[in-house]
Amino acid sequence: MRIDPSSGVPIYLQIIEQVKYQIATKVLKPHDELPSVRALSGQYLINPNTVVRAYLELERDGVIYKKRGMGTYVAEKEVSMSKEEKFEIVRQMLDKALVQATELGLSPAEMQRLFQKRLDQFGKEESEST
Amino acid sequence: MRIDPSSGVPIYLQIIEQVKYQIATKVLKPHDELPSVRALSGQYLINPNTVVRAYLELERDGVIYKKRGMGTYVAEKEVSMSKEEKFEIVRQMLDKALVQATELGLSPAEMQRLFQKRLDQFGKEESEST
DNA sequence: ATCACTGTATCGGTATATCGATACACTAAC
DNA sequence: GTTAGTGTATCGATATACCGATACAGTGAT
Repeated sequence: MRIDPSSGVPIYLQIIEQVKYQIATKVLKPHDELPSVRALSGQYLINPNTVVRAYLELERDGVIYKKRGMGTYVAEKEVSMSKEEKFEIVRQMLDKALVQATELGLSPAEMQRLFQKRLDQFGKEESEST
Repeated sequence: MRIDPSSGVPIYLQIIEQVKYQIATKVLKPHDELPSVRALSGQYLINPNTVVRAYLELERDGVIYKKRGMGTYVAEKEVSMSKEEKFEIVRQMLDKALVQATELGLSPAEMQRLFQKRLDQFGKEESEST
């Protein structure tokens, strides 16, 4: 995990994004154990509370689950939401990216290529580190 | 323009997004005039300062330009940034959307379709209202 | 019971985000 | 120069975002 307290982005958000990213790219799989609150806070010299906050939000989102005294684990995700609702969420995020891309003067073809490249990264198991 | 002060998202951000979106989708073209500070603040019963703030950020980004006593206009965008830097920005935003989509359990094929649909919207002139 | 590890709860401090009230200054038309 | 429209500047109130110090509580091995 890469956390940079001086990056401007809130630390707890960085943790959340990292975890989500690792799950999405299959680096972390359901029921895998996450670093403990103290382990993370110690490793990056941040406050335990900050880690707690990140884990709390992730739990609220159903991304992870916790067992007191035991540890924190990756959840087996199943979202209770209609397909249409899911689409709407992703649609908005894609739009944001497209607005930005247009603003930067990228051509539709370039956007297309970029998207394709990233999508491929998500499809395959990223076990390049294994 | 659709502004909702009670939506949770900061008003000035909504304004910024709306303007950017309208430019990206060609509803607003370079040198078009934007609503005046008072017009916007009056229409949605928000503080002039809030509009000012939005316009200020848009100007900083080079999206619009202002003439004192005259009005506010859409800029002729040219971004001084390398292709690689531009790609990196968009890449990160696409990744965010893809992480979210994966989290929601969407299949790569679905992501693909969704993206294609949105990209098409940006390509063509959205003069459906004209 | 003790230990060493988990997550939890409560408190507080500081910065900043967000929005508003109000007065100022420029520009063009008359 | 007055008017009616632009954007500008200054000040302040309030909420909350973010992070930290510290003590509490559950779990399993010894």
